[in-house]
Amino acid sequence: MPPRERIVSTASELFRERGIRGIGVDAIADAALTNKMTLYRHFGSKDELVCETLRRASEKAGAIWRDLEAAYPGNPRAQLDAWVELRAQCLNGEPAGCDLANAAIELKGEGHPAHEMIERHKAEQRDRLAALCSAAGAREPRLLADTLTLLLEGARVSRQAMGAAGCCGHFAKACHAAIASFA
Amino acid sequence: MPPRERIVSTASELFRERGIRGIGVDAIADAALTNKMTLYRHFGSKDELVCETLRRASEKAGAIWRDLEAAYPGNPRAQLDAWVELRAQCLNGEPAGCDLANAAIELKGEGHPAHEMIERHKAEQRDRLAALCSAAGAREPRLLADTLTLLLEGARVSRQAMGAAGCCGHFAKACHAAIASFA
DNA sequence: TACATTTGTTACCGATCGGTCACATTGATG
DNA sequence: CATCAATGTGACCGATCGGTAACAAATGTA
Repeated sequence: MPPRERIVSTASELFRERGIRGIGVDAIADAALTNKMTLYRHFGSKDELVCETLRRASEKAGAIWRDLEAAYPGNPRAQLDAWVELRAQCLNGEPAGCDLANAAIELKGEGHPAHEMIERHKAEQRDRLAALCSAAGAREPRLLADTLTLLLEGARVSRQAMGAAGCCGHFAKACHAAIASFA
Repeated sequence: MPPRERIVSTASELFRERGIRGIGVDAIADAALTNKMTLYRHFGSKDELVCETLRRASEKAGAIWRDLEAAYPGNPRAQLDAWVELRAQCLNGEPAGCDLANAAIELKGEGHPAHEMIERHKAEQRDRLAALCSAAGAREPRLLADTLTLLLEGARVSRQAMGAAGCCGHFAKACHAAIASFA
């Protein structure tokens, strides 16, 4: 694994565990079994490294739509239910929530270059979910998509603020109830 | 206004605007029209100051329940609707979201003393809302309360990640739909 | 007026931050 | 073997971080 890959994947982990502002470039380079100089030769600044980690997180999150289509081809209704289950699984497996949303909160008020990417990513996820709701025949697809988005986003932040025993445990039930009421 | 009050209110604003880790004690004391020495005489550390600002934020958030009871005494159903409207108003007026939840995200992984208070505050809000849903005669009050909590938490974080034009604009509609389906 | 408490001022501390320098070392390719 | 690009090393930079010491000024109160 080349140093560049090690740096960005290590940085992703550390940002997730300690926060972007909670970890320094020295510690990142150290944990990536390399040094600060090599880090700065690949990424001109810490901000660039942050953007790269978020870009990868966004890409990985985008894979869910391909997986859903592959699992239930041409069956948007089943894909919508699978979306809920898949997101509920992620909630348990990734207690740190959404890296993009967390970054938006952590980097507020400094015009960080990541903000544009975060906004674009969130808008894309929103649109994709709305398209899926529409294809699934929901009465008000955009309202249902936004409802599900709010539930997901709320579950991710609630897990960080209240722990696994918090209200995020009702995420899947709340989603299914919302989907049912919009059928 | 005594220096202590100025410090804590100024710190609240600055933490909200730039993030807890994004502002230093020097800048806080400066903006509060005092100095660092006075700040440290009232608060032994920055962490203590952070805890105090969050304690006040939690107190202020607790006032909503008294307001709701005062506005619609003995009418929990009306209080529930008013809760939605009041929270929707806050969404527009406070684009920085929930200080407590933001702090939980920003201070992750360092065992910060604020974490306990955050968890307690969130659990209390959740329980109060559940009690209101129960009094309003909802079929599954805890599930409805958690649904509304997820919607609110999601709307607050979405506003920071996607802006006012994001899916937080559907918060009130989503809440009313949820309440109706649990009637 | 005399006293005690609270503030303000200034300089300072060690640590860490993001970022850069010159130079040594490695590794692959011709 | 020679070359050249990529990596490693360690010292270093100015700035800022949270936090403190010593002393002066203000404030209220008896």
